[in-house]
Amino acid sequence: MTRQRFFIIDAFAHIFRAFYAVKNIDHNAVFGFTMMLRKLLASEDPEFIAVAFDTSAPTFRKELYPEYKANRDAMPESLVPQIPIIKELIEAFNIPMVEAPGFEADDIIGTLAKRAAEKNVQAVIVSGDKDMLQLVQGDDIVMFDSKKGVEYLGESGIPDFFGCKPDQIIDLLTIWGDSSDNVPGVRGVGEKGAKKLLAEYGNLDEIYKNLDQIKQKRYREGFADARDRIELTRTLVTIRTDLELAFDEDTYRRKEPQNDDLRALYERLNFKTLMEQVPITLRRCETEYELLDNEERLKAWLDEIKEKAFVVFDIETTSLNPVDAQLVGMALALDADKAAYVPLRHEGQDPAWTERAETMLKSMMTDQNVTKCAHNAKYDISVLFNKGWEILGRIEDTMLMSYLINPNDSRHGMDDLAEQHLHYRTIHFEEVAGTGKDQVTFDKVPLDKACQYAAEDADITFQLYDKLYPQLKDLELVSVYNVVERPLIPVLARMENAGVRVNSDYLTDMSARMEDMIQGLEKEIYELAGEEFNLKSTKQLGEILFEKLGLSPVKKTTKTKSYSTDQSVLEALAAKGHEVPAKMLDYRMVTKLKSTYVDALPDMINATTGRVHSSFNQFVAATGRLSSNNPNLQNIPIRTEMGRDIRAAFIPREGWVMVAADYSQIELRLMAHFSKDETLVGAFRQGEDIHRRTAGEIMGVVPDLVTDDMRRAAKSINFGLIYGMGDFRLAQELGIPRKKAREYIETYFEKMPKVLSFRDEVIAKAREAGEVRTYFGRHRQLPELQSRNKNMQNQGERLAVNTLIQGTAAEIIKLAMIHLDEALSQSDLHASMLLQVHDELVLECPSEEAERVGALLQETMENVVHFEVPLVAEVHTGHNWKETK
DNA sequence: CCAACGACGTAC
DNA sequence: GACGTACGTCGTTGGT
Repeated sequence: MTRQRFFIIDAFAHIFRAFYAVKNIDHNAVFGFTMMLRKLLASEDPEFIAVAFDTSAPTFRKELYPEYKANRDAMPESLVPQIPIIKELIEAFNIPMVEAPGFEADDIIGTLAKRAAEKNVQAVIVSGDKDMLQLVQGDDIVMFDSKKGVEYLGESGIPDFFGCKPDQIIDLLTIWGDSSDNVPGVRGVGEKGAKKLLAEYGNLDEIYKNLDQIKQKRYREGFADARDRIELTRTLVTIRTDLELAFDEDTYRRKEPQNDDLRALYERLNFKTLMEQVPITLRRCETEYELLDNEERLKAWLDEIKEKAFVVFDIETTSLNPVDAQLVGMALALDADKAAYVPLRHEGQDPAWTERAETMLKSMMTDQNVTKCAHNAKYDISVLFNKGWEILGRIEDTMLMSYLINPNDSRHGMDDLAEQHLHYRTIHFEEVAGTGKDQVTFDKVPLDKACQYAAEDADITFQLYDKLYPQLKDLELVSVYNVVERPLIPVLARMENAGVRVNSDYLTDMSARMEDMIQGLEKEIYELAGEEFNLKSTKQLGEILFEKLGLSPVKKTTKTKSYSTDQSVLEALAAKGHEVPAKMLDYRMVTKLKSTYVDALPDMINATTGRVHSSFNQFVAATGRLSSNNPNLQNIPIRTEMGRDIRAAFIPREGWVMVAADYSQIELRLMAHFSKDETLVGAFRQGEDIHRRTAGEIMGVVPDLVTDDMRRAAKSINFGLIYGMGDFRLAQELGIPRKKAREYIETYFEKMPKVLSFRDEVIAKAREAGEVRTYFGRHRQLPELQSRNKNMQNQGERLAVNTLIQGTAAEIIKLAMIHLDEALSQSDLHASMLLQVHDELVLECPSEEAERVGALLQETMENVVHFEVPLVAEVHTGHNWKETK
């Protein structure tokens, strides 16, 4: 086993180095010092450690020699306030700091090193100062330059620096003097001379004894001249090793950092990346929660809930999928650390109890006057809706709060939030239910474990509510929470529960036909390529195309720098008449449609309901859009004929029809509203074809003379506008020279100047606030605008504009959904909302209601808000989704 | 053997 | 480097 090591760090040497090395940030020396320290701790993992500081008190050297260090400049102004922070930092790292008034850090280091070596601990001096080499002693005391990393400097390395033996260093330094410390040496004797004389005579005393033998007059005179002060110089350059300092193992043993203090410090200093790397000391559950397994205790709780008109709840079930989930139990919380669990269907429970307890819980959950709070309430109420419980009263959701507070974050799960906000490690589901093959459903979990797990979740949800709601208020997000997001929860729950009917036979038939096409294409491509390969491997395809067939590569992939074979590349190659890329385009389309949709959808049909129940996620998109998964029903094909046919597989229930409506050009209309540009506003008010009108403006012709190509170009510009497209991309898209694309964009802004000034204003405001706000008050932080990287900043600018437009459009359709849900429930209609695809709502209803539902749908969508330009929703009815166009 | 990642492609 | 928001499939890679 190697010896234990004691790292002694020269504080100011590293502070100055950090100060000059790190640029462009506040607290640069603190940052640089922190990085050095972290690196050292991580890579060297020392057993003992200390940081040595100089003090401002006059040192014995100054007393002996008033000119000592008199030539030093004052500490740079911006460094001065960083020193106490660095001391705080070292304290947070739990590393002892050593000061010795009257002495310098070097003397502390010298003394501690010697003491440690005496106790058979290797002393490692962390410093770049070569003067320190006088302290080096065999393997007992070595030097370590943190800048160079792992390089140790022991006795054997010394000749490389000084060209002399270790015990000659002090005399060598004496002869040289130290100009940076204002210590005079022997005048006229330089590096070469000093080394030569020491090699010849052994040490300084011998040199003086034999002074008259020295041939060079210059040297003789120099030494004679320095004779009176040479001892003083020797004292000044000699590092002391005799301070009253002991090497005490307990004092200098490395300890765990005070991570909470470190975090607080990093937070204060805005060291974000460092902060993320500090492990949080997490609290664990210490509360014993109440098991409510008899009527009296349950009643006592329900009475208190009724009185407070508030409860946090969390249900436990047998499945993450609400359609399949059986209610196993319900946890309740009324205060921090005050939570309980009601077991309902654990194995072996009395069905009579289940019924009595459910009746009591249902009456509470359907009580209009009780506010209910849950984490991801959509799941809980979906399950309860499926049991026929009409959940009433206000519903709060801590997951929703977290999302609104930081929509850029992807982690809003309770376990994550508990760690983040409460420094608390929750019992994870896997810990009570097992993992992988061994995982059991919650009804098999023993009651005591189930109680602690479930009640803790309710408890934590309560504590998160306490923490997050005030933040929601401070950030002025309560309005968007109450008006848009919170009321949407039950709407989405109903939509997911409804699901959509899918014609499985139709897809099976389609799949077989596609398989034939794929086989044919495969064969053709193999023949053209002269060999068989995996057509689905971009790597293999790239090698075939660009190595074997010798086609010239168009571009490389971003990360792996391999040949790109994406659609645009294949199209470019196909346009030159190459057959393999042309066939590959067909192959790609058919296999994509088949594997992603045609084959996947029938597998997603729920066995119980016979329908597909996609999730509509409210917490994913940073702009406020919904997202859909399992399956994603928001990217069902429409653009190609073959793709569009897939939509015919989505059918209404027997005797019903599909009714769908989509907003026409909602994002461009928002652009018109926000910018108030007369041309854009006018065009929408007149009900003109917006792309035709734009083309007319840009190309300078009357709308009637706009060709299809001109309209296509204008359409690209209109969409690009919303995304912040540049001339490069537009040129690529339209196949025109970049210069021409640039002209188009310039003319666009000349003709519609207010669109440009709107853009500039949004960006300026976002830069000022560090975030962008949508019409209904949702925010999105834009750290990109703070970046020193120009590309990042440009991206931040695009995000600002796009988030305002896309986010507001998302809010409008969310409101339409809320209003429609309300209107339908107030009516005698039987329609249900099935899908939302960003600007489109799809419903099903009995055939005879189609007209009324369509009218209600249109009316609702068009009147969510009244803006500068009308919102237009186009309604279509059909026997399947494909027909609703 | 599986998880993470990259490339690609579908939607608005 | 150049256009925003998502999700799913497949192949590859790299660690267990």
